[in-house]
Formats: sequence, structure tokens, C-alpha cells
Amino acid sequence: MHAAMAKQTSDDLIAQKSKRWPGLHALANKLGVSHTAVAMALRDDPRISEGLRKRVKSLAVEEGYVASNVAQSLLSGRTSLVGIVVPSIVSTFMGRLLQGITDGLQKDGCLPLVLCSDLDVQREKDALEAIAGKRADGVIIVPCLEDRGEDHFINLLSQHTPIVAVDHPLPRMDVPLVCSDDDLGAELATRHLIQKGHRRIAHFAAPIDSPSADRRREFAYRRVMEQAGLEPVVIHVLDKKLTVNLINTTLSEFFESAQGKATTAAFVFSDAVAYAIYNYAQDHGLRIGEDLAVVGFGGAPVARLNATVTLDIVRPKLSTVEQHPQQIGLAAVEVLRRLAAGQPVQRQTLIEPHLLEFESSAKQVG
Amino acid sequence: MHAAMAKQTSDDLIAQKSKRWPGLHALANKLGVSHTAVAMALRDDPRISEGLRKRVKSLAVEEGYVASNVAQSLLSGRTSLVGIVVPSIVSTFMGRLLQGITDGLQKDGCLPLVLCSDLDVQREKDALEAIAGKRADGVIIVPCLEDRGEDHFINLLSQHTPIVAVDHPLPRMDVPLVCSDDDLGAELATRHLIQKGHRRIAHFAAPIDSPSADRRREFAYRRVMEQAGLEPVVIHVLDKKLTVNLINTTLSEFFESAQGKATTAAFVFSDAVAYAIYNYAQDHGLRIGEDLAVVGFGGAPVARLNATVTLDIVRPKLSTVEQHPQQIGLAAVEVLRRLAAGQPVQRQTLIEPHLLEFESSAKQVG
DNA sequence: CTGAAAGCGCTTACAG
DNA sequence: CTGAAAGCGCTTACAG
Repeated sequence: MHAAMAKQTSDDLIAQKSKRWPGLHALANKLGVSHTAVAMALRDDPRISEGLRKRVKSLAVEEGYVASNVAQSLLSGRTSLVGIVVPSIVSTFMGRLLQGITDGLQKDGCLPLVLCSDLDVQREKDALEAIAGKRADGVIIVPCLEDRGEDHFINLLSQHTPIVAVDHPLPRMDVPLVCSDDDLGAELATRHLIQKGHRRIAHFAAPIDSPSADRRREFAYRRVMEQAGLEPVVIHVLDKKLTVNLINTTLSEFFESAQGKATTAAFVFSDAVAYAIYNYAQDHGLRIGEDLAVVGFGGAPVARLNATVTLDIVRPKLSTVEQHPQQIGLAAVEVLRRLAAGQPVQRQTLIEPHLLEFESSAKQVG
Repeated sequence: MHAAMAKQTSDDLIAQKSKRWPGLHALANKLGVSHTAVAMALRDDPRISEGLRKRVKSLAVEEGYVASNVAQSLLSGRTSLVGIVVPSIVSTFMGRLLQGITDGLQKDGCLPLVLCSDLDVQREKDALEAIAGKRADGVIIVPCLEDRGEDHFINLLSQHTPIVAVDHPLPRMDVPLVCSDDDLGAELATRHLIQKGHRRIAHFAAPIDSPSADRRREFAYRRVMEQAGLEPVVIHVLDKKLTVNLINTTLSEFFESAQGKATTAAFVFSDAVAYAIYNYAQDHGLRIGEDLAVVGFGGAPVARLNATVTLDIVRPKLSTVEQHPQQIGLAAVEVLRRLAAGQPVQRQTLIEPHLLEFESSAKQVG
């Protein structure tokens, strides 16, 4: 076993000693010129002779000079940092949203500072204070659902830093919102089922104690049903705490009732709950797509091989409403950019959702 | 319709004007003392009289004073920023990893700067340069799989900033690695199938042109099979580009061969590909868990209701090897912390995976 | 064509 | 008990 192999063992220790980054001063001293001259040479200022410029640049590469943004920020008042506050990172929606935000920021040369509120208002506040301390040039926040007091830190922050809310509004605050047009999404889903010939369409809805923004889907469903002269049937499968056990109980109760037995289609406020219905159906000999049409909400239900390649894993494939979270993220950055430029922005920017029609609701009935 | 309602329409415009944050100077002027005194009062320096201290603090709250970390950083040489470079944000593994990292950093009062390399070495380099410019106190990187030249920016960066690699090593560089013990994971999976009585266990493996780190699972599978006196059968379902169409072709070819027909169990290098086998099985009357036992790799296959609540969506539930990405993230932060403190660290930190045994491999055979 | 000076907002000595 | 000075690493006027 030679030395290279031994290095692979986990007993081998490693230590890194951190040297200070070389500054303009260090370069200037080595060249016997002023640090100002070095700075100008690096920025290709025409006032510096080509000879010095070349000497400076090659020394900079040699010494590994990287300009300190912290010094530049202190001077310019801009940090190129944007604070992102999300309730959680671990969900497909948040992942795609963050991807959109980071892609958008990259074009502006800004870097995202990602903080997690864990749906806790206090931690949300802490996150915003940290962002304020860092003097971020802007903030994008997916607010907690809980109500904040009038004196929330956001009120102070927004006086100094452009803020955009995503997904949920910040009630009573002058903060622009970017979100999916859930009203339209629910309308698309409900209309689709009606067009497929269904008359008895149940809606499995968000918890009844959710903030009203979360219940837009339910309201839109009710409106479309009533406009079509059909009776809305709304089932709340979850309470706010998302107790999983409650789901199966509620599903049993509903599908064993007379109303449930007559139901031929379900529009579900979340893909996850739609899959719970899949499982219930399988256990009770109900065929999804045949006996019961189902439309979910939230985007393509898939297993991810990597960032771009996905595989369908559930059959029949679930029809669903795609919210385009990545586009929401891009739009949020765009609104932030306008705000930072002092341009007026719309109080609300709605991203258009699309119905993805698959086997779970493909069959024409009636 | 009253004014409050009108504000909800998307035609309503909104503009934020950003005021400068008040500095120590502004507070000092209002109180008629020096800015040094104000700074000391805010930090509860005992040398400041209680009266002044109180006056300073109440004025600070009133004016919304938040100390500028950028000025502090310039002075201290520390930014409390940690650069995170990942190939993609949109995957459950990365999401959970990032959650672990951000949780860990929060304890240290550090903020993550999240950059995406999109599996491109050039963008990875750009990301690291941006992080260097920001003078981050540390870097955690999930490297691209491609090989980098000897002169990669990481070599320079590591002289000034502690770096930890996650998931994949940085070849030829003195950078500690934190990753899942894939060798053990594959061993657990293979042993499990052998203990269930299977003799003909196929392995669906990572692309053959993957870097060797990605093929640890295959090597471990081969070793365990040979130790048990069984013949390893390895199928590569994907090329490096992860062409989805190739999967079904390869699966058909294998399962229709004599060898494939004799196979009673499959250990699959990724959950996504395991689900492709589910679909193939369903189309060809093969019952997962009965005719064919399957063990995946990568963690619980679920639909997420939120950060903590998940629902099983695929049946029979897939046995799989949980890599604990969140723990990997926490460990990476811990290694970074030690490195920053000048303590030596192990070249490699392996996080122990666990077999999650479910219906897809529950049946005892033979 | 090039350098000295001032200052961004803080903190850490040091002096009164 | 309190303030003036120096300096972190840059850039932007201005002066030679």
C-alpha cells in the first residue's frame, strides 16, 4: 500500500491554515506604487500606463488577489446580497421556487442568503434582523401563515430595503405579493371535470382554519360549481396540524356516505392528499380514472433522477394544476429589481397556472 | 366597495423608497455625544453611565438602529457568511442536505450563501469566486462530477478559507469529505436480500461512466455477493446523460433474458430507477414484493405534506437505504467549524446509512 | 500620467 | 467616566 492509498483512510487527519487574502496594499508594496494605482490598473483605467497595468495584473493573478466586496460594500452602500426567508427548504415547491429565485438573482449578480423560518414568526423575525444586519439589497419572503403584530420588524426593514412577499401576502403591510393564481387554477380543474361530464364533483379542501389565501381554491371551486348549477361538496380532510391519521378516517366517512357513493370526481387541494385518495381507492376497489376521476394541485407528481430528468412513479398518472414555482421565483426577483430601481410595481403579481391533464381524469362520462 | 378592497386589485401600484439606515453617527449627533460612546452604550460597556446607556438604547430602538455587519466585518475579518455550492437545489436529497446545513450554521450564527453550479465546472468556479469576493468564513461544496484542472480556483480559495466537500470528493485536493457510507449502505441492502433467502439478486447500477465514488454501491454489492458465494449480476440501466427511454429498453432486455427470468430480487442504486422497475413489473404481470423483491437507495419515497408530515404514495412501499442527508449537512458544518478553529479533521467523515425495510422486500423466500 | 487624501460605519486601543 | 484617533480595504474625487 503506497502513500496515496494511505491518504484515503479515514484516520488520516487534515488541517487547513487560513492565510489572509492579499490586499491592494500588498500588491502596491511589491510593485513600489500606490494602492490607488493598483486599483485603477485592475479596473483598466486608461490613466494607467499599459506597462504598469500588465505588471499589476500578472502580480494580482500570481498572488491570488480577489477584491474584497466587504470593503466595496461599505463604500457603495450595496452588498449584492438578497435575503430569502422561507418556511422550509424541504419540499418540491420550495426547491423549485428557490431555483427560480437563485437563477433570477444570478443575472443581477446578486447572491441569495437563504434563511429558514420553520413557520415560526419569532424565527422569521430573527432571520429578517440578520438580513438587515448584513445590509442585504433586498428581501424575498415566503411569510409564515401566522399573523404578526403591527410592530413586526418587517415594517422597519421595508423602510430601508425592498421586500417582496411570495405565495402568501403580508397582511396590513405595503409589501408587493407574487403568487400563483390559485383562483384560476381551481377554476381550470373544476371546469375540466365538468367538461368531462361529471356532475357530482367533490372538493377535498385545505384545512378550514387556514388563512383565507390558502382557501382561494375552495372558493373558486364553489363559484364554478354554482355557476354551472351544480352542488358544491367540500370535505376538509386535514386540520391545520396536518394529522395524517385523520385523512383515512375522513375519507372512509365520506366515501361510505350516500353523497360520497354518488361522487364521480374529486378535485383535491394538494397532490399529497390526492395520493391518499389513491390509496384509499385501491383498498376499497375503487378505480382511479374509471370509477373516480381525480385532479390534484401542485405540479407534476414525479420521482426526480436529477434536476431535469424525472420519472412518473404513480399510476394512473395524476392530473394536476402546475403552479410553476420556478417562474414565481423569477417574477419575485423581477419585482424586487423594479422596486430597487425605484419603479412602481403591482401590488399583486399573479403567475398563471396550467392544468396538466393525465389519466386520472381522462375519461369522458355521462 | 371601499378603499381597502380597491387596494387588493392588481392594478394598484406600490413603490418603496429606501432610506439609508441610521448609523452610530446619527444617534450620537442627536444625543450630543461621540459615536464611540454610543457604540459602547449599545454593547453594555460598564464604562458608560446607566443614564446615557438608557437614553442611547431607547433612541436606537426609536430610530430603528441595526448595526452594519459590513463595517464590523471589514474590521474583524469575519463575515459570518458561509458559501454553499450545490449542483442543483431541486431534489429531495439536496433539499434535506441544505436543511441540515442551514440548521447547523444557525447555531454558529452563520448565514448560508447558496449558489448553484448546475453540474458545470465553469459555473462552479464562478460561484467560488463570488464567495471569495464576499470573504465568506467557510465553504461547503457538493462538487460537480467532472474533473477540474490542477489550477482550479479551489486550490487558491482553500488557502484562505476552510472548505469541506460533501457527497463527492475533490480529487487531488486537500479538502475533507463528508458523505454517506455508500459501501455500508449497499452492503446492508445486499445482505438483507440474501437473508430473505434470495440467491439470484441483480443489481441495477449507476452509469458505468460515472466517477468511481458513484460506483461504490456496485463494488460493495459485488463484494457481498462473492463473499456469500453468489454470482453478481449487474445491469446498467442508464448512461451518464440519464436518458429515460433507455431504462425501459434495458429493463425489457434483462427481464426477458434467461438470467432475468431467474432473478428473484433487485438491489437498485436509486429510488427513481426502482420505481421504473415497479412500472415495468406492473406492465408485465410481475408482482413487486411477491415475484420480485426490490430494495432502492436514497431514502423514504414519500409525498410531502410539509416539512415534517409525509404520506406514502407508492405501493407496495419500497424498501430503501436512508442516507440521512440532513445529518450529512450537520456533519459538514461541524467539520467546517473545526477547520475554522484550526483543529485537525478527518480526511473523510462517513455518515452511517440505515436500511428501511418495507413491503417490497419483506417476503421470506427459498 | 500618477499619487495623496478623504471617507464608507464600525471597533479597539489609548489619552484625557 | 468619556472622547479623539487610528484603521479594516477599498473607491472617488482632487491635486500635482
